[in-house]
Amino acid sequence: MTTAATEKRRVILDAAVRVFARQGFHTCRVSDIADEAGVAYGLVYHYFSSKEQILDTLFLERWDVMLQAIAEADASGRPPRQKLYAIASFIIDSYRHDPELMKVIIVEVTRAANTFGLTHLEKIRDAYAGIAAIVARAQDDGEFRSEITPEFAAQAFYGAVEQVLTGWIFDSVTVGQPDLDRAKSMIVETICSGLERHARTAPDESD
Amino acid sequence: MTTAATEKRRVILDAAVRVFARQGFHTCRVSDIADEAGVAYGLVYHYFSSKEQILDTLFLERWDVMLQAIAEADASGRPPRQKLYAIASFIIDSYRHDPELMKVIIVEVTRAANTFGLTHLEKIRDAYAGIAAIVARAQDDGEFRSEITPEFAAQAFYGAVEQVLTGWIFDSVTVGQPDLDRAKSMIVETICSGLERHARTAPDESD
DNA sequence: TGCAACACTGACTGACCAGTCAATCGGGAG
DNA sequence: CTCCCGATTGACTGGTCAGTCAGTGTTGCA
Repeated sequence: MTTAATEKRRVILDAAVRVFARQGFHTCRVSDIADEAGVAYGLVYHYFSSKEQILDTLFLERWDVMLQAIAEADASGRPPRQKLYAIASFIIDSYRHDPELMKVIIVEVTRAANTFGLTHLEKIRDAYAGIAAIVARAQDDGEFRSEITPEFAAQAFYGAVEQVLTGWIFDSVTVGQPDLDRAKSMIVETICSGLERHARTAPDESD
Repeated sequence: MTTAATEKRRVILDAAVRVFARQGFHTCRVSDIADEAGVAYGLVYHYFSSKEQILDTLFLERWDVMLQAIAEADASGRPPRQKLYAIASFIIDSYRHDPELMKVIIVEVTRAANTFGLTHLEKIRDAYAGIAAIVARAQDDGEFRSEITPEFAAQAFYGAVEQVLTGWIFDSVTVGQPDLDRAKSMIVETICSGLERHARTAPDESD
């Protein structure tokens, strides 16, 4: 079953990631994917019913893992700041592990919601909803203040993460592990400090 | 000179906004724009050298106004929170004034940076740089803490604004003035509280 | 050894569409 | 009234490409 046969499917998917990342979904040809994968043109249509379905598959594969990561973060009994850190970590580590795939997902699906993402709007909203749920619970527990709606907080958090990734994607600078770690901290630090109740006195005040 | 003749150019641009917003840049045909504008196909090429140049024009027209708004906010001697509020206000008011144009700019240019936005990457970066400058100055003045780099702060701020707009764009719910105002406050409140030094214990200061 | 059943090939087609261009219109100057 | 030139028209062309399909290789089972 999962022999050389089915693995061709994987080869095509991986080739598609590289081609989509390099040329963009709209600009590339199906023959580019076939060439990159080293298979005949027709084989692509043996495994996938259309060019779009390839992108579809790539997105769903990864997004479902992310939804799971969000759910796990929520389920863990840890403080909200750590939950959000886990999510930021997951997304940024996904980028480190496969920047091309993340580029495709962000540029061609998440942000290209017009043409393509409308199909996946539901899934994308699920992610926001998961993050919002974490915020809502933190508010109930009195750890986050309630002036900011959970839905908005989720958008701000996810927007910040995505914007940072987008910066890396297009600035075409190679980012190292320290950059990734620093980004995680700064995202969580900024957003969570913005969401937490300000009751606690500052660590320092004098200049 | 700015008579009926040159105004046809405007008519075509306005039609293009509607068509791009409805169908997307890649999916629409030049003939769709001509039809929407009520002019002959060929006239589009009398005023513009290509389909892309139309999008180009729309983006630059608006983006330059925004860069100016950012520069003005920076130049005003007001506290950083108010500067950022002015910028968030400008962007959100732009959306209220012409949602279709903002949709086109965000979806087809800013976020579609792969295919198209690379041309405008410089301009887009200018906006981040302007916001970062405001943050940097606030840090020098001791109003914002220095743990967060200005570049990151700018990304988080702009990312939050764009994500909120994107939500409106695709949720296809009509947003009223109160929603817009609430969004402005929440963006500035979240991000600025995250950036400010935590010295103050005050639970309230303005409504 | 034979024969399904499936993997794989790549030339071909039909549709689509950006951009061209030769022809017509219209209005102002002489 | 005539000439000129820019505005305007829309049929046409050349190229592109997603998806099809008829055929060839390969595997594994009886």
